[in-house]
Amino acid sequence: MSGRMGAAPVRRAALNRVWRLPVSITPTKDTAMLEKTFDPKTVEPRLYAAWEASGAFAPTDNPDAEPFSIVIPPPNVTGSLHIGHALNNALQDVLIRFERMRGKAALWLPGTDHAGIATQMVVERQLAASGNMGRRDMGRDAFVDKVWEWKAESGGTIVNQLRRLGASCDWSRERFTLDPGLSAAVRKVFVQLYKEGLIYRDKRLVNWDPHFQTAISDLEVEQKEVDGAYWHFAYPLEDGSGEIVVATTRPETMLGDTAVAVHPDDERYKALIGKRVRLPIVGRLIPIVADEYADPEKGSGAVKITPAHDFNDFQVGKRHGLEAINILDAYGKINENAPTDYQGLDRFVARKKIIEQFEALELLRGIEKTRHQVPHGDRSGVVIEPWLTDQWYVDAETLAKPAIEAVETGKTVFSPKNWEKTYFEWMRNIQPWCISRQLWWGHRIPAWYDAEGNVYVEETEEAAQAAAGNKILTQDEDVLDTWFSSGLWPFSTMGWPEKTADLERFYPTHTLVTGFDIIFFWVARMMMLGLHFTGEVPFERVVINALVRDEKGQKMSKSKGNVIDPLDLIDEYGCDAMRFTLTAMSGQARDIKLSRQRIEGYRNFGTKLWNATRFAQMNGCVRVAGFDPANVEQTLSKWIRGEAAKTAKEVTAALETAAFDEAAGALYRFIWNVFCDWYLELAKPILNGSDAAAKAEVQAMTAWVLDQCLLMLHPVMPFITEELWDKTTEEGPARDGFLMVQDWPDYPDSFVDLAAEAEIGWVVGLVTEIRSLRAEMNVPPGARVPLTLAGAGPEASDRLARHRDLILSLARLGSAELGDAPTGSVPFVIGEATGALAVAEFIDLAAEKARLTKEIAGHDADIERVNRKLGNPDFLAKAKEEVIEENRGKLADAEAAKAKLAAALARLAGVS
RNA sequence: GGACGUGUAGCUCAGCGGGAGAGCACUACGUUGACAUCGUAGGGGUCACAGGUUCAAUCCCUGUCACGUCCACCA
Repeated sequence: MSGRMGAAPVRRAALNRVWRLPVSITPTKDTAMLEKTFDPKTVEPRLYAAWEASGAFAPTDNPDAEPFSIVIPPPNVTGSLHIGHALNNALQDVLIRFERMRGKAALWLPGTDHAGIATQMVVERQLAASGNMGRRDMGRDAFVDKVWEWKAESGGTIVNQLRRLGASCDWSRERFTLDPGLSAAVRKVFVQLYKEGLIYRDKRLVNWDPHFQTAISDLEVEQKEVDGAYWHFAYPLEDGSGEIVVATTRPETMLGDTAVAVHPDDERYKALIGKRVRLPIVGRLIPIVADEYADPEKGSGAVKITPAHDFNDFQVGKRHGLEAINILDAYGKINENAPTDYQGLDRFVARKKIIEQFEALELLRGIEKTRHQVPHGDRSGVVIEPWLTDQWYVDAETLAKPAIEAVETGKTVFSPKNWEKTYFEWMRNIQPWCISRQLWWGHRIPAWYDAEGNVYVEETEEAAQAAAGNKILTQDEDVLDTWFSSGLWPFSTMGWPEKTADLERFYPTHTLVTGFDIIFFWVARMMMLGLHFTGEVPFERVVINALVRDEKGQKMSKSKGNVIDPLDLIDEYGCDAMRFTLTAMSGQARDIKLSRQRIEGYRNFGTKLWNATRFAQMNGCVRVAGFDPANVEQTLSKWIRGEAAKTAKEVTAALETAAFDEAAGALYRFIWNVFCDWYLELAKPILNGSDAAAKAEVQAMTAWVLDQCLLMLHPVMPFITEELWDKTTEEGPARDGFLMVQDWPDYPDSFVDLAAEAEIGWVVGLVTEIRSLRAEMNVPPGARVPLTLAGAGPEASDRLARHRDLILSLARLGSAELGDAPTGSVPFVIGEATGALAVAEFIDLAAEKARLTKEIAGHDADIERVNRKLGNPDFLAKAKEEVIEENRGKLADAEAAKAKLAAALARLAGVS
């Protein structure tokens, strides 16, 4: 937290606030005043506990309520919250709170994943660190017990961290992938797919992780670029007539070579096809075969074939009926199929030795350094071996077809839609999914073998026994890929295969919020399995959220040390500030570059709202029973009512389409730039004024608008809004429970009053214009400058009269009257009128001339550009009528403004 | 090799056919009170480059360059 990022910007101490109007500070009643600042540390836990205890997280039991459901992407049960979780869950909570307030039966179903390989890895590491015996020594049952212990110990962490995020999950429905119900679902799915022929056992090359001694799926393999080399080896021909040179990046695999392949059309080698070479070191005679896999352009054009240790070679081997000689054991050591002096050597040690021996034999024909991609296990980080074993596979291609179609026909849509391409790309080229893992932590495969090796796939051992005719059976040792069970998550969590009320009501779920990195791992599998087993898509919409990076755009990782812990951020800035930041920055699937500065800014936003509420409280802006914003008299009231209504519409539309950043932006602008910057400032004179009726209305209106702010902001900033809701409950009519269960604002269009909008817009425009002139002309802030308005129509005259006091105070004017500009005044254009500030004694004449000249030049440029456009016959003939009209209007405006300024400049010239 | 995406103000990004925007940063100013966790204003941009379509291009099309991500492959 040290360093520049966290430090508050150094600001010059200033003693006054010139544009802010003083207001009375006497509270109307002697009730407790809002504390000076919001204290998230005490408020957050208190409110969360209160919400949870009230049962507000569960979906309403109102049978008429439309269901809206989300299942959480289950985090690793023993993991802890990182910033990606914070984003993902903040967005889900925004949606759930929004829909709950809209009266839907909103269910956010939480839970955790057993995360097979990740969790087993952690426990194994703990065992090693504490000097205990390894898992193989302690045995399966004891080891699995250890993992359960670890789960019991750490399993609450992530769930409690989700609570700290303010996640309004229905904890009564919390699930874990190894729960009995979910495990039963897994067995049922496995057995059914097996019986349908969609799960099968096969012996083929798999991605083998020698560190964990398990197979992993293609998706769990990461290609990493590393330094390597091509070693060119000469294999002598059997007949002594010469040699053939092959190149390899993996010299040790030559121990398992069973052929050399050349291209059938390669003239250099045509004569050698069918001959044999004697494999050095091993002494085996192996054939030279013709296969199109050999690329004459590459290396020597001849390639060694190791069917047991290379995916391509495996295919070549099949085509030529070659033997697949496995030379590695499960740990990546050379096995008994190799010459004795290699047996037991680690694969990398063996590599060195092979090279040395080739050199000694004078068969090394060259070394070519290169960088190349090498497969690594995404968890273990070690080099993956293609290895020949028996594994269980899912026929993904068959399951993918309906899953592709469901997205094509829009039953499930992705947001942003582009991700559908990624989804299709993978689904259309899908490979068999290897689902067995040689681990102990997970769902054990429901397959049993008899002594003859016959397999019985049933949901229980009893059923398998029955099927086998009471033979002695042993269960398959393997467990299932974690993603197999998480692929069932949307329906297994709701009680499937039982026909439960939840399943009936909340499945298919409405929205899935997740990261693009698990579209293949998880989303695709849920689509396939959901459609196959329920006949329905598991979710109607998939919202893909961004990836959170550090402020430099780097992916966060422990090794880089740039990880930002969301809990630190919550401690430092409060949960709401972090949530607002993540929401505001979650543009359509872009990366989020998170900086503390940004969070600080949004923390300030919360403080702004807090202070606005204090202001309201100090000025007797108390909610009034029966107050109806539809029936207000003051222009100011009508205007802010319309602004609130427009904002509600904007925020609603944004949240409906998961445009979180737009929702946050609309809220920020309304609360800060409209409500605080203008409305409250404009209200001050009325609150301080003598018109009791107007004052009473504005007080009630202010309290009402504040309520609307709290309602609309609640989904994004739940804590501060709930706290303010509570604090403002002390006065005025009683409230009906928590903010989180109030109705979402939905106003009639009639709340927008165009006349009020125009009028306040005019006042705001006038004040802004004067402020900017004063700043530009360096008029001292304290100077009470007189304003004259010439050429004002009846409407403008009227507005000036009506809002004179307001304009005087907000623009720090001495007077504001209709009339001609006095000599030496500074002119500006406001609508049809010309305003003039009598600042003669303050202004620098030359500076003012320069300003006018610059402004006139600006208008000239506009006039010229628009004239050119309007003088173009093609434009007049082809452009839309409204565009032409718009340009004519622009031209007229610019010319009028220029004329006024030119006249002023002439007058000024006359003065000097 | 394939796919997707991104190049707009110092930084982070919005806009996406008809007058270049926001937040932060920066600069100037700030005679007592909701808020210094502030206010008011200001400077700053050939909208990556080159062609094309169009009456009109930051926006659409093509190409180039740069960057990012994913997938596949490389004896």
